[in-house]
Amino acid sequence: MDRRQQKTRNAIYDALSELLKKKKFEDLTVQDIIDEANIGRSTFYSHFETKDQLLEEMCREMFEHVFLHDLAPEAGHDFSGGHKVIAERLTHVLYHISEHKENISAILGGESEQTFVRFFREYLEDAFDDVLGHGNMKIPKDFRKQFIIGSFVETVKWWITAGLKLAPEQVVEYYLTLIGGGAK
Amino acid sequence: MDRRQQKTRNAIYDALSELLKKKKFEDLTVQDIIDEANIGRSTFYSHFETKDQLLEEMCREMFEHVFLHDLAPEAGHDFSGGHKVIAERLTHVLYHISEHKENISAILGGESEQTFVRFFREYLEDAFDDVLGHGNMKIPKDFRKQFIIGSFVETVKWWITAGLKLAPEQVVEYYLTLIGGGAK
DNA sequence: ATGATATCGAACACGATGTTCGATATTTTT
DNA sequence: AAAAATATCGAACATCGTGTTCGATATCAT
Repeated sequence: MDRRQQKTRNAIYDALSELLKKKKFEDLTVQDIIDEANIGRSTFYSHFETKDQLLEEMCREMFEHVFLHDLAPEAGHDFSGGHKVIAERLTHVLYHISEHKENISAILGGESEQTFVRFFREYLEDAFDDVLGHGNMKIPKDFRKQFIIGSFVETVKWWITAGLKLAPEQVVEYYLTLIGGGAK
Repeated sequence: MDRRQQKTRNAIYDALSELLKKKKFEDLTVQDIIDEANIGRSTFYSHFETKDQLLEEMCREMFEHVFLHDLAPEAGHDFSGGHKVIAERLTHVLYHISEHKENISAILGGESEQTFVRFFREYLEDAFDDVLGHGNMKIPKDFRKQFIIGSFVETVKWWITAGLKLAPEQVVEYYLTLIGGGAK
């Protein structure tokens, strides 16, 4: 990739990151980003079709980083073993997420939260796949899935919004405790 | 209230309801609503400041209807008693919600979902207040609260998106089962 | 060195928003 | 029934953000 493109891309990402400290994403204009990034107008549009696409790509990059090494479930685990693996995996995810806390905190609370959550759920689906087999079979699988994933997203939102004061291990324990009764 | 205002207001609500069958809320323009409602442009703006305010007021009206008669918890209940009351109350809520399924289905899935959910949570806070005292005290109350409410919202979203095929009693049972382990 | 490609940025067309205001219609009050 | 109050109408307008275009300029790859 051309160095110029790489520079521009970084400038845009940095600008967005910086601006998110002051304003909600939905209140930013493309012009704001252009000015902060110090690039030409048409340059921005040669990289991203819209402001929202920029946000999506930023989210995708974040989650690709967060989930990169934590997806593959270890084979041959029974019920309790699987349970432990899941705890470790979720803890990993939280640790990675905390590395992006600046951006994520800024995104949560506003309307762009929806974009963030959409990606988060998408990536979580894989991570939870192997836990679902063990559930309460009287309850529809797609409901259990939505419940488990949705609850985890809620948990993370709470954790981040409250300022990431708890240790990831603690948060995961809370989560597994509350979810433990019916979903395991 | 002046009859003319009442008429206009209804025309706007009906127009929105009608248009939501064809388009997502965020894709509607004020002009669309004006045309469908067959009113003058300035008339719309004399009733609502923005399109979003219209959606908010519509949500408020819906939830005021949904929650109107189901809020007051019956006094003097112990643990299990309180649990039963909550089930009945939630079932009630679901029945009321299904009366608005047309509009709600249209709102869910798009960006306007966030507005809907925000109101829903707000109204649910009161409904869940008396259940929270019984929870696992090792887990922060605000987390348990967000978890319980968030899970119920997820449940309702799942129920509606899947086409309201299950009976409200059934849905509540599923919900209480999944949540039962840690939150009761 | 040279051809390819990225950036610049002013200018433009477009669409939606929200306001204004005088004319008209309807309702409420007396 | 007349008068006063108030709501609606709708064309016109100012504003703002978007996304595109294009020729000039700068940077990169080979």
